[in-house]
Amino acid sequence: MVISLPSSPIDLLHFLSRGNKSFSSFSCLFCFLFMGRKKLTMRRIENATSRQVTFSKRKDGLIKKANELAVLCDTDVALIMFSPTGRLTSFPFNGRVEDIFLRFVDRPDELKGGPIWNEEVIEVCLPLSVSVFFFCHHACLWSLPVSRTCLLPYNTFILSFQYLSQRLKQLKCEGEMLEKIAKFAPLSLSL
Amino acid sequence: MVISLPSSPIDLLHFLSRGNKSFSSFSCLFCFLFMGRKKLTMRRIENATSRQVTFSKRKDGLIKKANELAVLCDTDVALIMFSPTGRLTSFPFNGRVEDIFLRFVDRPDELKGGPIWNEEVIEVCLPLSVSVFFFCHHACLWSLPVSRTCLLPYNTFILSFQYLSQRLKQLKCEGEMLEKIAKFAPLSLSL
DNA sequence: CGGGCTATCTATAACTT
DNA sequence: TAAGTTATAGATAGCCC
Repeated sequence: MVISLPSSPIDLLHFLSRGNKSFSSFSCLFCFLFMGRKKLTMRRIENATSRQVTFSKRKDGLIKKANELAVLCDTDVALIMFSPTGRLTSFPFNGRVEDIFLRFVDRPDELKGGPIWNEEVIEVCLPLSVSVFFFCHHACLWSLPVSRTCLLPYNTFILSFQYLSQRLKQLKCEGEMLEKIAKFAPLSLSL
Repeated sequence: MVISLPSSPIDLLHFLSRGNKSFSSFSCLFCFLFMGRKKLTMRRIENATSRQVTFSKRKDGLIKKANELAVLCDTDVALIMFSPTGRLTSFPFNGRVEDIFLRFVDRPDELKGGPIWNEEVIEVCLPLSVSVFFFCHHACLWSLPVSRTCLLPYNTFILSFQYLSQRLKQLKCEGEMLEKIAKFAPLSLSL
């Protein structure tokens, strides 16, 4: 077959995109160029090695994207990931995850489950000045005297609560203890 | 110019990639096809509208990526984002962010800043069974009796600490108070 | 097993409506 | 102005070493 060939890439493009029969149109060529290596189905990768490799690559990609979002849009983004083997990676890397998470838990509309105490409980606890934790869902707790979400695992909460109930009556030397605590506290409070 | 044109896309590709002078090689054509619309420089987008639009799109992309990572690699991934206008988006959407964050703060190697109390403080506080918070950085606190990171803002911490120091001596009716607290606690603890 | 390659797939900036 | 389109930039699966 001998035909007149366009003399520039632009002309070639026009030539192809006009749907020349020889190539069954530009889109055919395009399809050919972009025939897929393989598209992953969106489910757990069964092969452990592949899973780890994919995690490693995609983790980096995700961090890059998160960083770009934060920079371009001047926003707060936090990212926490656990590898298939349980290793932790977070973004940002310098500890600001806590700050951003704090903003997260600090949102009233994000306090899931609603309030689980009432006026009377607050009245009891506030003068007591003891931090009392209330369990909600599997890890999310509210604490008093602050109406704020705290995070403790269920076991720890139970332990704390039992401590509180079993030992509170032994508190006869609080003043002395407080002085000791204050000595180690990283703040110069006028106790 | 009249030349012999390849009769299939594959042949065309070979023809072009062999570096035919007329097109100054396949890569030239490729360059032409992929000439950039525009590449963003990685810094804050100054136009507020563009910034918001970009946030919106990239936020969705990031969530998609995070979800893919979680599904493909069977892992825990949490994501917290604040839009330029301060609106919150998180992933996963159902509250498991807290769980994953708990795993994050629960890692000893992630407790930044190092321990700020010693054996004596623990000895003092444990029998006291009061949750004592230690401030570190601007929002990250350690608490006792659990060696675990808790999150409270600075002001709240100061308030709690002052309460603790000023009022602890008034705790004469702990038993009664505890009973009241227990009555409202969402757990059936044998106090 | 981490780093590089590249064919291919995916996300998205600019544009359109 | 939000949703859809397209051209392009960017991410990554499979492979090699």
